[in-house]
This record gives sequence, C-alpha cells and structure tokens, in this order.
Amino acid sequence: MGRAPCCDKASVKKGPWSPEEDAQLKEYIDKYGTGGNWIALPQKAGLKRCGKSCRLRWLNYLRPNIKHGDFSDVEDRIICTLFASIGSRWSIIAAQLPGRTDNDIKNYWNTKLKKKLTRLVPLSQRRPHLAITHAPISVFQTSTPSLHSSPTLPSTSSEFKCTNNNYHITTARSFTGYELAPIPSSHLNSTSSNSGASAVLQVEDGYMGSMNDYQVKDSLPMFGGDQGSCSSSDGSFSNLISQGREVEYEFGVSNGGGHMGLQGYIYNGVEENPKLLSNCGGVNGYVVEKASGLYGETPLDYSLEEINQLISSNISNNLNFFVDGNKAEEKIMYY
DNA sequence: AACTGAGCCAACCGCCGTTGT
DNA sequence: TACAACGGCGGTTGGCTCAGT
Repeated sequence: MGRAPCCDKASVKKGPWSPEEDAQLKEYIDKYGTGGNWIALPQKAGLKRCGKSCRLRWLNYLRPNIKHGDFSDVEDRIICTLFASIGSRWSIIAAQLPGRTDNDIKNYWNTKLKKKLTRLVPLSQRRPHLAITHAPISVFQTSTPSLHSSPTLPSTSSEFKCTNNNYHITTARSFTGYELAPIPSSHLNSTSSNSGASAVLQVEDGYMGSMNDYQVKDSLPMFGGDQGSCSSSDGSFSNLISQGREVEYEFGVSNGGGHMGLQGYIYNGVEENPKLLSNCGGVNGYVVEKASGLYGETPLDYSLEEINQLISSNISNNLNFFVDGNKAEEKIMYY
C-alpha cells in the first residue's frame, strides 16, 4: 500500500497563487511562524492549499531576502563550478548563493546557463583535465586523545598515515562521485614520482576520449577501495604525476559543530606540506572536499570557458559523475 | 490579427530520509 | 520493529509571454 496523500487532493486549490493567498500566508507566518508543521499550516492560516504547496510558495517566493532576476557573473561561476563538482544538487548550490532558491537556480541552469556554456567553447578546443575521486572518510588523530573520535561509519580498506604527523584517515566506503579539476597543458612537463600510499584519481585524456581510472602511486591517502575499477591503458596518470603535475587535495570531516581535515598538495610526485586544517571533537560525519589541478588555484579562479570544459566534456562522455546513492550523507565543506 | 513555437518559471509530483509513535 | 507522517529534494509539467511568420 502506498503512502497516504499529505492532503485531500479534491479539496485543495492548485495552480498559481493569488496575491490574496500570498498575503494570507505571509501574514500568518510573520505572526506565528511555520510551527514546524507545514501540513497543519494551511488550515490554521485559512488557506485551501496543500501544506507542501504552502511550504514551496514560502521558500521560493514569499520568504524575506529572496533575490529574483538576473544572475551575476559571479553567481554564474559559482553555479557552474559547483555543478561541475557535485552535479544537480540544487539545494546545496543554493546554499552558497544567498537569496537564491534551489528552484530558481535549477530553472536558470536548465533554461539559460547550460545553453550559455554550450556556446562558449567548441568541443575541439577542450583540454585534458583531471578528476580526483573523493570518498567519504573518517579522520582521527592518533597522537592526541582529545582529538580522537570514533568514526561512526564502518571503516574499510585503507589507512593513510600522513608523512609528517600522526593523522590517520580511514575510508568509510567506496567512491560516490568525484570532482574535476583542469590542469593546464603547460603543467605537463617534468619528471619524478614517488610510490607509497595510493590515491585513485581519474583522468580524462582528450575531449573525446573515454574516462579511465588510474591508480596513482603517491603519498596521497587512499580514497575508497575500489581497486577493481582502476585501469591504465596507457599509463597516463602515472605519467601525469611523473611529469610533474601538481595536485592539491583537501578533505576532512564535520560533526556539525566543527570540522577537521587535511590539506596539502603533490608537486612532482611528492606530497608536500600536509597540514591539519582545524579540529574539533566528536567527529562523526565525513566530507570530502576538493582537489584542484594547480596548486594555489581554486575552482572559482577558472573562467566560464574552463568550467564549460569540465561540464560539457563529461556530459558528452555520458559520465554519471553526479550520481550518489548516499546523498544525504554528503555535504560540502568550506574551509 | 491569428497562429505557432520557443523560452521561461512557478508549481506540482513522487521519491527518499528522518522522526515520532 | 513497523509503520505513518512529514520535510526536503530533484525532475517534470503546464501555462504564460513574446517573437517570428
């Protein structure tokens, strides 16, 4: 048996909201708040609407500080960057754009921004780029009891010991997605490589090429345990590292009251300057945040053209990099 | 003026996770 | 533990507007 409907569909009004209804809803919420119960609200407010409809109307239109109208270039860039990174997680993207709603951003993306980006860079001009796979992890420090916390997630597979301290990172499960980071071709030229702990990164070589997984031997933490997915048709990723590509990494965990994580980068195949970002007790969540292709560069430093390369080349390759079966568990961290 | 199609966006639908009983 | 109720989310739809013919 399916779930009972949240309201009597026959007796509720549907369709566009009238100014009177808007005023009624606004007045009620201004006066009494939502009361944490949207289903009961319409009746109390004297509205013949479904609670969900009221909620949507309030969140997307009536609540204070909602911004309507044109999106700025900065907003465009944030949307594109986040879309390239996390996909169509509109609520998360909206959380980074004050005054914008997820619905607004979704509509904007579907009707305008996607087309705008498609026009920007011809397929033939797309550059190779790098994707670093991320996975939920649990982090705990072994040397200082006060920072230690028991990961609530089942730990699996690998353990990472940072080269110059005692932080251990244990992957909690395998990959759920990854981020993309372009690496300019000018950064493809040097040599050297380390072996040691490994990270699984993904590299796309060429705009029409297929996405291949590569296992990178380096002193990066192991993200996830899906070794079976790794392949190395031409050894490209190893070459990239050995050619001196720079890879920045940053990841951590959050418990709602704070977070901790590690940050560092690989240069010429060597992990340098790994450091603890911040710390907090009772870590029981996990977040993995970003990797970028060029040390010191953040995703927001990319031009729209570069962002477009990330998005469109993945779309053109029919990649499913937005899929995450455990979306509720993932959050984005901003240090 | 009438028709048509594209673009836009508010609103709906249904699924999923969480919470309470 | 099972189930219902609810909130939240992303995908989709339907209706309005406007430009082009």
